[in-house]
Amino acid sequence: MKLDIQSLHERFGNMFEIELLKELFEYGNYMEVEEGFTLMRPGGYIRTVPILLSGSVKILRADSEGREALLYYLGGMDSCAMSLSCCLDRRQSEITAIANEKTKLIAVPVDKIEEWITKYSTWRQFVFMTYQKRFEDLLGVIDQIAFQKLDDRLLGLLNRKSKQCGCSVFNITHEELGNELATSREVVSRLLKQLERIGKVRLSRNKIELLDTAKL
Amino acid sequence: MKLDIQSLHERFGNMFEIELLKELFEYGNYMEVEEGFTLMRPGGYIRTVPILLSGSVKILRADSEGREALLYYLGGMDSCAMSLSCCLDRRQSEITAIANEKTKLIAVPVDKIEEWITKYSTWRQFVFMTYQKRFEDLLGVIDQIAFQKLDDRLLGLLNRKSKQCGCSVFNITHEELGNELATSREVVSRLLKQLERIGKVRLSRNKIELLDTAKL
DNA sequence: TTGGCTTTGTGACAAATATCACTTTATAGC
DNA sequence: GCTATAAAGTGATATTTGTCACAAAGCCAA
Repeated sequence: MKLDIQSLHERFGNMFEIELLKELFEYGNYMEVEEGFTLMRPGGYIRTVPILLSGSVKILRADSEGREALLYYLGGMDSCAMSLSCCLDRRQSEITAIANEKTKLIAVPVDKIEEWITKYSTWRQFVFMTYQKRFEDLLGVIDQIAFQKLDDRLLGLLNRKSKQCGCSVFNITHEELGNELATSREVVSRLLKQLERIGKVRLSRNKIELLDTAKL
Repeated sequence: MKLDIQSLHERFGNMFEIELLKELFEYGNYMEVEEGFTLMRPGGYIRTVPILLSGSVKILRADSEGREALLYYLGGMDSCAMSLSCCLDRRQSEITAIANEKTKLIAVPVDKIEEWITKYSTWRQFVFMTYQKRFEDLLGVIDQIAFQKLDDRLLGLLNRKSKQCGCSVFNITHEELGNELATSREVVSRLLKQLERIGKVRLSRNKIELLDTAKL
């Protein structure tokens, strides 16, 4: 499948000027990836910055022992400040990026990123906005892990997921949740059971239903 | 005391062009603050972004119950991405900024920040660099609190302080360290005692000496 | 030197989280 | 319907961190 400039225009028309759209179309690399596809691994060099067209991507931080922690989701027309930051510095990736669902995106090469920053004020805006959004996300993560207990963090994560996908039922294992919260599967299982007992979720294999969404 | 453009030039001459320096001089508000001075409180509106000339400032995140966690230090010619972010969005501050020592800085008003971004490419560079630096700092904080245990975090904090001030002796109370690590005074006292027992620090009232600095 | 204040030390617990070693349950594929 | 495998449940126990209550030590100021 190929991208056409018409749909680019529909998506970004009131955000980017037509010249920028043309350049995006010309130099950006259109990709479609399936759920679970790994877009980025720590240590890999980054030469492009992704801009999402549809779907979502989760960005995780990993430590040296293989534990992980969720940083944020990309969705909508988001882009990733980590890649930006790494790109502009020509540094290696320090994060993992995994497609959360079937996702369409444009990969923009580094040199264009920089070129466009001086050339298009709307692009500059976009880059700033990206940094700000991600900055806030990271602050949110810090709030969570510094000040909240695991059960609240777990509930918070489920709520975020719910917002992210617009539904209240997820197909996800306790193992995976454990990863995103940088804890173990058993702990997640136990906490989920607690949450089920007090009526916040309903559990079944590979599936968690978030009740009580009113309290968002 | 007043700032003169000559010293501005000495400090930022190979970073900013002369026109920008003139504007900095004209519109920036020069300040000298003493150790402990609170530059910013959560909830306060931010209309200026600080650029440090000398000294250092620590940036803390606070939760609703008054607990705090250290985010990063500003020093050198640093600026604060939080203020940037808040400023450009006209949002309220979500952090605390406290002078770590006698500190000289220029407070730049919001509208100039934005104006200069389109006007001076060196300023743009500076703003980007600031975002990137702080972004990395936040990632570092996340690594620490997500993956490390308190004793390592404490040691890490002492090491950072050591780098920050260029010396290995600090005048600081356990209480304050507790704040920066978002834990209690007792816990810090105990961990410090442990560290003393294994020869990593030497303790006395209001003072901590970091030994073993070779292992940085 | 004598209080009075701040800082630090510490015992005794409580709570939260991590880890290990299993068992049980669900489900997909034969 | 079986069976292999992934996923989830759970008891026992260890470790880490938090809390409370109070004692001891250092320091300043009258």
